Amino acid sequence: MRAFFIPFIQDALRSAAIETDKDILIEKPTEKKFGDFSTNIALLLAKELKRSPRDLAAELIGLLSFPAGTVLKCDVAGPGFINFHLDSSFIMRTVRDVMTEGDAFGSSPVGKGQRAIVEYVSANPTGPLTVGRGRGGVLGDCIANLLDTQGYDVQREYYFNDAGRQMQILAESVRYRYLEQCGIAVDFPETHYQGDYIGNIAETLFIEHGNGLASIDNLAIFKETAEGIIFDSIRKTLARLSITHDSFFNEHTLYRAGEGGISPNQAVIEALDAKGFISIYDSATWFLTTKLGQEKDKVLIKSSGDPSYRLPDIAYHVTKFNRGFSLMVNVFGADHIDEYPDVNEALKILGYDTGRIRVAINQFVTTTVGGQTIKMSTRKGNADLLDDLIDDVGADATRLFFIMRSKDSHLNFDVDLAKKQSKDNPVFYLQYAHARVCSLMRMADKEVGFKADSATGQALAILDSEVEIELGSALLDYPDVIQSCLRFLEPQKMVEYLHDVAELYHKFYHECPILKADPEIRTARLELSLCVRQVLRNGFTILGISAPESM
RNA sequence: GUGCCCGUAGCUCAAUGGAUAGAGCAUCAGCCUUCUAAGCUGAGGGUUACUGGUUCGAGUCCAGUCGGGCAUACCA
Repeated sequence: MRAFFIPFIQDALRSAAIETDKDILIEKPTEKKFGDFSTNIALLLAKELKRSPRDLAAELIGLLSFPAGTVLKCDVAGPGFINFHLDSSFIMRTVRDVMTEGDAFGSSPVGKGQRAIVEYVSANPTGPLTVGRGRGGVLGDCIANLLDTQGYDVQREYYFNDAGRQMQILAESVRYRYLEQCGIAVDFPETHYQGDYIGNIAETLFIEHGNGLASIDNLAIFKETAEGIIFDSIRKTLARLSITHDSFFNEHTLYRAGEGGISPNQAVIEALDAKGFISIYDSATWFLTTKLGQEKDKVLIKSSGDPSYRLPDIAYHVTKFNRGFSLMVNVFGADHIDEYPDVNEALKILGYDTGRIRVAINQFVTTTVGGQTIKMSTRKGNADLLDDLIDDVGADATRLFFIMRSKDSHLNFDVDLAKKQSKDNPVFYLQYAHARVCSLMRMADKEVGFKADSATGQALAILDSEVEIELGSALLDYPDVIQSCLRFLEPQKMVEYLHDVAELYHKFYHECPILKADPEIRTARLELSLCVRQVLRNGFTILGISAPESM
């Protein structure tokens, strides 16, 4: 609906011979008396034009010409806002778009023909997924869903490394537990993985091989078995949250020679070297970030000859450019915050357009159980497992809790609260509104023969009560909310919005008789209910939560 | 020490530089012979951590102070 105003305001600005590159901001005023929408454009332009904002607003209003039956009146208010009062039947006529566009309501073709990659989760297969990982997983999945609606060809990718030091430690950990199974006393190092799952993997090996592996020094079978089992568990856990990936990118492929006989890692070194940003000293290969004003250079190849994580990270991003993505979204946790700037600098030096990369960093999750905060560490094995959480509170609540807070805020996941399968759980409030419409439709079919499938939305325009207009207007905000979520990479705004829609629907349901109303009104109210259901469904699809037909 | 995030109602958190800072939970008072009460209506609750600055206007931007989290690896 906001987009409706833009061309008319642009026309008025042209008529007034005003040129500006300022964004025309359309807002919903906080108070009803200020109209349905407002713009602050006169306030923004007043200074550079050296004019009084109120005069400017008045002049623009004089030049605005909206089609008949849309905007009832415009006024100047406060310091120079222009407030628009809409014809309520215009709002309700437009609500019909929800019905005609259906699942596509809120979609736009802006990303058509463009490929986007969203990288998320990207946990190395060293252990089961923790609660903390879940947040980034759900965030990434929602962002990918949002991009889907905008016509992008979206690829969901999981980047992992199964060849690093941590995997070595994992393999050793399994071996120690396996030796214990064989009845051999071992001194299990504190530095190794303590979790129960290690013992379970060892047991699997013991069942299959008996003592047969006890004297093998090669860790390969321990590593491979562990990786297989753990990756399987990670995928299963993600699947429970409806998180799936189109591709799993193994970091190790960047070490292997490709076309031209050199590895992607080596290609990065050579390209940076050609730009004068590589130096070898202290037996290591360094990225000369001090030339960029940083305090220290960064190691790309360790003195052992192995690349540090930075080098493959850079090479990995080069592959994203080479694979033809025009938009790259990286989702990761706050602990990786220092990793991105170096990658970004390297890519810039190599001539890539880093403006195509957007980074969504989510802050940590702390879990409280019984009022006690649990600190997470995969290594110590005391982490909250994502699977356990899903067992406790269900997939829908898990997803919603992860994204109902801004990614920039620390998330305090109160497991006791989320465990309550009661009205305290915010997911129920949203789903209940959906179930309520479904129930109403069943009743409407039975009582008055109303068929949801053949509803046209033509009756909507006769609705004129305050709550109906407010509800209709809220439904029309949905496309704007998607845009807002994408601008900030913040699906949390969708949760808030859907809450508002549900609240208005409950209020409408309470205030307005539907099945008992006169036939014409009844049809209109049923149609409005259908539109509410459609918007809720579309929103739930983005959030990845289910839309129950009854509760 | 330095960089990033945060500090808003009793608690958990919202709020593109806009008009009287909003929700949920908790507390209190109402509403089911009527389409799902997992709902609705109302009340109380605030010096937006603090001090300055920028401007028509600051919770939001800038500087500083205090407090919390995360990073500051030849781990990923």
